[in-house]
Amino acid sequence: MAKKVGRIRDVARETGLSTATVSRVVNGAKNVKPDTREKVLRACEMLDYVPNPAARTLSTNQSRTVAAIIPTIEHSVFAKYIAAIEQTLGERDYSLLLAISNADLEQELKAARQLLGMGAEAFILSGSDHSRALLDMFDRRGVPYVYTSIWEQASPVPTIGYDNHLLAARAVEFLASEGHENIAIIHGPLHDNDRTRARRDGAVAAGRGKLKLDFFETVLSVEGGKKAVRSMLRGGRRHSAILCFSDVLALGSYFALFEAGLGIPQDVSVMGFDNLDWSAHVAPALTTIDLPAEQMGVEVATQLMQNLEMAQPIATTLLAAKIIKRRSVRSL
Amino acid sequence: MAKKVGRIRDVARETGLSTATVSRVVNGAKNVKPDTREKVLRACEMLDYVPNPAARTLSTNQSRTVAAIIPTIEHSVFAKYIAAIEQTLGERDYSLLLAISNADLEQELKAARQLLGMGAEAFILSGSDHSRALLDMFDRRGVPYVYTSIWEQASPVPTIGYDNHLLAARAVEFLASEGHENIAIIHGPLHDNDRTRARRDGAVAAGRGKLKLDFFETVLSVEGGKKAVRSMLRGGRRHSAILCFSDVLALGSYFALFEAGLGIPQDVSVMGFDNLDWSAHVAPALTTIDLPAEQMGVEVATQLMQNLEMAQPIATTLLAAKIIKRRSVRSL
DNA sequence: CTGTTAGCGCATTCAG
DNA sequence: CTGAATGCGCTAACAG
Repeated sequence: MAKKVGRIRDVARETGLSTATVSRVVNGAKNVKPDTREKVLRACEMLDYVPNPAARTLSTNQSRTVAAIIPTIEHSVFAKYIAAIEQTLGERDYSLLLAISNADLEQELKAARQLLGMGAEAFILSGSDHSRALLDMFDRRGVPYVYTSIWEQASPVPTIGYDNHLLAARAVEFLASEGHENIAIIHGPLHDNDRTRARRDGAVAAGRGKLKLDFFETVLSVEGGKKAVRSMLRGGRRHSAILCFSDVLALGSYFALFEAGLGIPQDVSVMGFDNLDWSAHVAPALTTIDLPAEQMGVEVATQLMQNLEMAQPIATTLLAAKIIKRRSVRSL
Repeated sequence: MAKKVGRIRDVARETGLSTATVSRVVNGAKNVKPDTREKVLRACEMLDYVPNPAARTLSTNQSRTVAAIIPTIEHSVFAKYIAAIEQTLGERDYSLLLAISNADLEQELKAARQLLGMGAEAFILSGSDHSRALLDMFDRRGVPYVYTSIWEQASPVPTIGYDNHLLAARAVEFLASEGHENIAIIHGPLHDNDRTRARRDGAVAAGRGKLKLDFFETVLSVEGGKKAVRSMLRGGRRHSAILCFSDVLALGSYFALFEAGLGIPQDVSVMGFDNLDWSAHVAPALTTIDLPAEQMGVEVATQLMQNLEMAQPIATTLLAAKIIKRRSVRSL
């Protein structure tokens, strides 16, 4: 129910100029006499004039809006990532349209349809697991999109993220290099998350033939981590280290271990994934893999804007992630 | 760089009808012959037609977009809240435009300007601390807005949330009823957060004349909580309980206490605020105040949509929040 | 440097 | 029940 607000023609009338000139001033065209510009600007101020976005979009066919569909916004590395996207877009006057899919392909499709209907010009998706219908829709319309949180050299769709397979393998190798040969790996649901699957595969590959790896699938939460460790412990104290595919799970592991009277890392080593802001501050400080969430947000937003404005192709880019060694893992 | 996609007139031509009729069908007007409707729908499908949002907005003056500006999205109760808003809006085909202000009035104003420029029809703000310029802008344009996470009966602007003052007082009273007379209160920055200030005031009011309350201001993070407890402990073991104005701070307190070799709740009781999803799963389980984040999101989204569509005034509403008693507080 | 003129794609009168 | 005509507010040629 927006009130009537100054329009371009009001400014034109007020200044005795044409709407074209006002438009030029407002859009920063340089071919305007300084005096004129001044006058227009003053009138805009006075009339509280702000260009109507719909009219502008209709006329230019550009909405300066990017959509991101994420599986969840809760307790995770996504928050930082989204914040980075929003800030980066904002710097160049783009806006972020956000939707949450709950890792459900149907919901994702529905959300995308709606966001497209809101004028989103480009899409940021998570992982590579999406419905054919969704991609077809984007392709038919020529809407650019990127997969994030993953890195797939060979993907036909550009990916901006890290190599989950490799990172998990590195984590396992690191643990092995510290003398751990019997490792419990705790992770979230596999069926709806290709990143988790890639990590598991990477771990398996790294351990093959050398290590004894046991996998525990659980809900991606502190509670889930706790339960997984409890069930691990029920199986006997066979593991010298626990690798969690999320710091959140690692936190749950900490508490399960505390409750069981086991010391970290004296009795069991624990390693995480994410490097959430608190992971350096739990006791003992958590050894984890630092995922470049923020950098990923900046990168994806930047590339999308460049694609939109200069038709520059989106480049698949691998972001560095490294192991942060802290105190929760000990050498055997 | 969206590809040319079917327009209303293409559908009209295809079906041999007028654009007006197509528009009627697409918008679900009932005065259309079933046969005609069928034919149009088929053509829409075939031509992959989706109404151009900008044109529609320009014509109807409604964008079906609501904006939310939040101070931060990280580690907090905000994630759940945002998710609830998004889902609720989505159910009625509204979209969420999100911006992050970093609790900075200038950034907030800039973001609002931009969101308004993107066509946001209503605004969701956090707390009651906003720049005059921002509110003037909304008022001049007749854009509805709500303050959330707070409840102020007397506020001229509608508020939807909980009573921070009262809740903090309740928390202090609860601790007192368990025999605690010497309480440390840990909270985030006061200068940029009116909700924190309200909680502090509530605590002070509840403790006046009866209790010994010491306040520790710190950064709102696990690390902040840790540091606050460390400085509290440096002052001698005077406090029997710690009240944190956020579960995140409570988690930091846990670790600081663990490191100091102090048991919870044997040596010190700890109470939080938020009831984040993990707070039931730390050890010992955290006694805290359950803030209705999700309900708040649903409520604010619903009311805003009703205001937009039926000019229904936004009602200030108080959401219930209650103390969740778990194991981190003991009776003296 | 500035004004005139066309649309952008759709919803909506008003006729019929 | 359907169509023709109009305008939403702005930008983009094209003149001048």
